[in-house]
Amino acid sequence: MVGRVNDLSTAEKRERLETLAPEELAAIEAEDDGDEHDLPDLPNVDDYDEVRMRAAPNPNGPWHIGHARMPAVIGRYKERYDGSFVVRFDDTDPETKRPDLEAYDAILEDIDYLGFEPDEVILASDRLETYYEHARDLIDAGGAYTCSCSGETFSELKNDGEACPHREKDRETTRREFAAMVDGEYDAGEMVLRVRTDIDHKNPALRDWVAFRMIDTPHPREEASEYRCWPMLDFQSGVDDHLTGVTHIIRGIDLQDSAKRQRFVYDYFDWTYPEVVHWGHVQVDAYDVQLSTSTLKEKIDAGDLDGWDDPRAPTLKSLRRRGIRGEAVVEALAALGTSTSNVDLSMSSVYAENRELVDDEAERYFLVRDGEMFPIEGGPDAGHPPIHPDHESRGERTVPAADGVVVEPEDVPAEGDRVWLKGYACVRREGDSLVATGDDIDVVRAGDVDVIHWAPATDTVAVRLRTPDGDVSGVAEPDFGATEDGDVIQFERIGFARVDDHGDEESVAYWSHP
RNA sequence: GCUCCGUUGGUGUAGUCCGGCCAAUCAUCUUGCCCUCUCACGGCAAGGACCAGGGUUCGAAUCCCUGACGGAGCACCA
Repeated sequence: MVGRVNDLSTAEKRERLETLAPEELAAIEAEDDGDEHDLPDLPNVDDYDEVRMRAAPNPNGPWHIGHARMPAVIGRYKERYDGSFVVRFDDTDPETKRPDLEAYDAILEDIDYLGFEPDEVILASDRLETYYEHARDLIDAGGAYTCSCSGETFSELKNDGEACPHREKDRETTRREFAAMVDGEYDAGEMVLRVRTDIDHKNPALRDWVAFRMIDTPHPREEASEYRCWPMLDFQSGVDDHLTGVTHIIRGIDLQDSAKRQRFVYDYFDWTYPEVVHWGHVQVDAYDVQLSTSTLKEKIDAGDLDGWDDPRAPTLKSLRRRGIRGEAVVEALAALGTSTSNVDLSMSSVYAENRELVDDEAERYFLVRDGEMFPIEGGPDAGHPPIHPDHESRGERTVPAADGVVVEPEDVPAEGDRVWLKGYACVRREGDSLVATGDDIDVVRAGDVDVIHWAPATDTVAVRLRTPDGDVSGVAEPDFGATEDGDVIQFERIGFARVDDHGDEESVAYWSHP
């Protein structure tokens, strides 16, 4: 009895259980849902009416896998706490981190692919007036001063814990000079607005940091192209977090000092700083290409990659085209947790998650790479392997064999050896032919004969399988031609793949994973 | 140089706050077996870790100290 139950597929077991004991099923599934104990609880959740988080991407290109960590994690927390999150594009550097106008939508698409919908989307470059207002308030509160020191000069003073002469100028002068900054009356480098923190704070990183600077290069967004006085991340982000009601900030360890810097501003305004979680950097194995948007952009421009969705690229667009569901990416990334140490994401865990999602649906087909042709002697005209081994009801395929077959070089039997052509019959190698032996399937069960996949010698579908390691050519059985673009299927003994396009010359499929 | 932070099997993670139930969890991974007309799915089993050394304690992965290793910041980048 137990053996019979074990023979059933998961889906079948579920169906049986549904008829036998619906309550039990509900209990089991509820348990499954509650099984997502990957992420630690957010701190002090009870202190807030609603948990509100934000993703603050710099729109400089489509996302790589590592970028997905933020939406994956805050999306999960949103679900857990019935909270919300805002996507805020921190596009306040028109020059060195110049925004890519196409990246805004590309990033929102990537978030959609992952299965999350932001509750709000805002652009920092729309909010300059807001930042200016707060800067003026900060000046009035004595919390900022304009400074015309060169970066080097100030740095030296700062490292010695010494104030620069501008620190003690009166507020009226600062007000006037800041107004001139906003009006664009200075060139880049001539004047900045500094936050007055603690000039001999033991951590040099926190001493009187820059809040606004002049940038001559116009912002690529037309709406923001007239501004020359731009806030630095720590000021802009700090003000926005408060104004948008963010209760929990999650960010990288590279911004460990940000909270400490921003607290000075918060103190001037008498605001309460949100909860902060810092996490380490993510690396992804299995890719030769570096995980960096700028590196990817260079590779694409140089023609080393076909585009952002090249299967060799570690981007979300690539994974998507390969038929990997956003949900699988989210699962794998959420499982990394939020520790402050750097972590490695292994693609095998993404693959494992995805396999679980697609295996039950994926139809099976044969693809033969670098096939060697053999005439068949004495067998039936066609083989009929099932469309899915766990679901007989889905029917079977028809793979013609009358005109001969092709098999992969590694599978070619030695002279006199037998091999079982899956869904067809047992054959023996006799010279350049494969001769049907009439053996029963028992020879396979006994372990005497290997089962291999195969394709007809004629009337096949030419396939280019695109993989992270490059393209592979082969021929697929005729029924493969009837699949739809976008279907995720399994090439038996090769791996899962997403049907990309059935062209006139050849069909293109993207390899997903084993 | 100054200032922060971290270190549990190949990978990730639980446990560390409030020492004993931890000869350390779960997943992935690898290997073997079973199932199977796929090297998929499923089942079973095995493998593999508390950075090091001191200290406190009846008892330490958990507390303290020292060291090693790793990471981050000290930008008119984000």
